[in-house]
Amino acid sequence: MTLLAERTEAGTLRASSSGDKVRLLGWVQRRRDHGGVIFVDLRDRSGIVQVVFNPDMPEEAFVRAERLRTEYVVSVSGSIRKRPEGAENSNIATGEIEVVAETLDILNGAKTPPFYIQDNVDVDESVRLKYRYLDLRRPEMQAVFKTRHQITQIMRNYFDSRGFYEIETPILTKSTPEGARDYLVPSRVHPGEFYALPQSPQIFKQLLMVSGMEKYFQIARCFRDEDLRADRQPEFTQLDVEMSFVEVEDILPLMEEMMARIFAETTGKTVQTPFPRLTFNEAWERYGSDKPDTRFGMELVDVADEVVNSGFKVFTDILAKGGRVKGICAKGCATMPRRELDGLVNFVNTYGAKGLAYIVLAEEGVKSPIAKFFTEEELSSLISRMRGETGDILFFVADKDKVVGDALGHLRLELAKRLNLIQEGTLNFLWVTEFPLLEYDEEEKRYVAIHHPFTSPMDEDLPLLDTDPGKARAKAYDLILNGVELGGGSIRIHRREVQEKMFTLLGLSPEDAISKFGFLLEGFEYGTPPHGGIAFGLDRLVMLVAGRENIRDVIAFPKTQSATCLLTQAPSAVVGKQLKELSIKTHIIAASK
RNA sequence: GGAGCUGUGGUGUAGUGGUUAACAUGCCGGCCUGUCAAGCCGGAGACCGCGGGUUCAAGUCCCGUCAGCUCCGCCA
Repeated sequence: MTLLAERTEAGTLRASSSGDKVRLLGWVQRRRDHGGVIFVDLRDRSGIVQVVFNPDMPEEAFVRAERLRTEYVVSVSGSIRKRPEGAENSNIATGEIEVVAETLDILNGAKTPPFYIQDNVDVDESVRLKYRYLDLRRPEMQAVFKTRHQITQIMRNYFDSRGFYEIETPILTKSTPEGARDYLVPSRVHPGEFYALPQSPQIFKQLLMVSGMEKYFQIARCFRDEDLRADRQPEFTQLDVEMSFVEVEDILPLMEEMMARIFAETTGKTVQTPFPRLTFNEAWERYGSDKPDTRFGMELVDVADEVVNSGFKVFTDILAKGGRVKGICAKGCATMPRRELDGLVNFVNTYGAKGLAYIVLAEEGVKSPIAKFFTEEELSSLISRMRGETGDILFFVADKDKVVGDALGHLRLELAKRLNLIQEGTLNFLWVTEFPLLEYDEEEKRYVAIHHPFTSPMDEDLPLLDTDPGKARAKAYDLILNGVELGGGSIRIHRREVQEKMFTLLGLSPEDAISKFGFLLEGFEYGTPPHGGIAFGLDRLVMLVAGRENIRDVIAFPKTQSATCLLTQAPSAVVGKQLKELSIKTHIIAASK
């Protein structure tokens, strides 16, 4: 029998198997040498068990046990026995028993690791990333990747049982305009030409609908060469789905059930379906966000009609110029120190707000730098509109619509964090629907697609494309969980004349459209079914299921914020021969100061 | 492209401009037969991220730079 064939997992051992002979394979978590008896905590993927080495065992094995050090890889045979009375350890699952060693083989030694292989390790993340293989040995990291595996398995089973095909699409593909910056791969065979890594399988999955695959999914790697954030990596994974002959009402329930299943089978939590829905417009007005966190209130309140006739010129001027004045009511914040208030002013500055007005409803009366601009009646009317009570602070931002929403939306989240308003464990799913189709880009002096250029307008808004394209809404939807955008999708355009109109609006001439998307447009002419789909950020989903705050924690070998890999030192220079084969000469243009 | 925070033995931290840079843990050696963060004794281990500057004197002050993190811009 092979070692592996006779092996028992350490973490599974219980008192019920006392007396059994076992073979353990794993790593030395810790050694406690009492001179006579030696205790070794042996760790494998399943957990930890205490192994006892006694001087009365064969001398050869005991001598080896004295040589053991942290992270040595060992094979131990022995028998399970209940621990002596009083020596049980309730902190570990196997704490009622121990394994009395009979033989010990050191399969491999190990250098002392730079940090403890245990949970909640207090070590700089860059050290963890450099020694990622050790970091991943830690039980909490093992648990994350078990969860990640379970989630993808559930997805595969779910779609398989509903008749979806899992189909792979190219990694080496064509650079297309619109969207994020592409990662490029030089072609050796075609000097001076480049492949692009896919930002998503978008075009291919639509072509698969033209191909008559009808139901497709893929757990697909995507690449975007943009700056990183705590929830953004340059390469990430999407659950990508596309279906033919669908409408919005086919897709959303399908995804709701999948989410419910994922949470039920991984965390045991029940997810209520169907999920609530908000239109984009409502989300923006009430939460200042297209991905509102609905786990707490503190909604934005439009106070334009309360202040429009006041003597406060800052507000009235902005309203006269077509801007907005909105506020939020922070419950119980009246005792917030002045310094913290000033900090919040700086906070909203980040989002373009030039100021943050506030009214403190203190026990001793209203305190506010702006109160003097309002009459007694105006002030009390404003306070009651905001549902302000003694002990609260009212915050106001006046600016362009975009700035007001951004600033107050983020302030709302920041205050919720500081005031601890979010109950742990809550799962608030939310669909945001009826996104605008287009957005006018001041810099490029043209419309750009909010979702992507293949998103279908809502039927009733089709005429708007000719009259007021910025007002047209799309058959697009995003799934939000606890204020995190998990994914989004749309029903696609499948009629050529609509697609052409869309390209025109995006400033693409018919010639441009053909040179950039010709293969797709041509494909669409051969009998394209109505189709639509959705894509989810798998990494973000795993983050939320596993309760992690950082996307790097759910990716086995992630990149740093500057898109490097501390483990492999990628990216790196290559030898001249490689460049020559690619017909590439590098010429580093110094960053301008 | 911009803003902020951090950088001191392997790891985590302390360190009014002034001796030999301190503590914990880990590591090495010794003692020790019921520990589980074992214990006790001893030892090794740092040119304070890097480069300038100010000063009689810099881990400490100034400038620059690099790295990590968080955020803005960016991310259909």
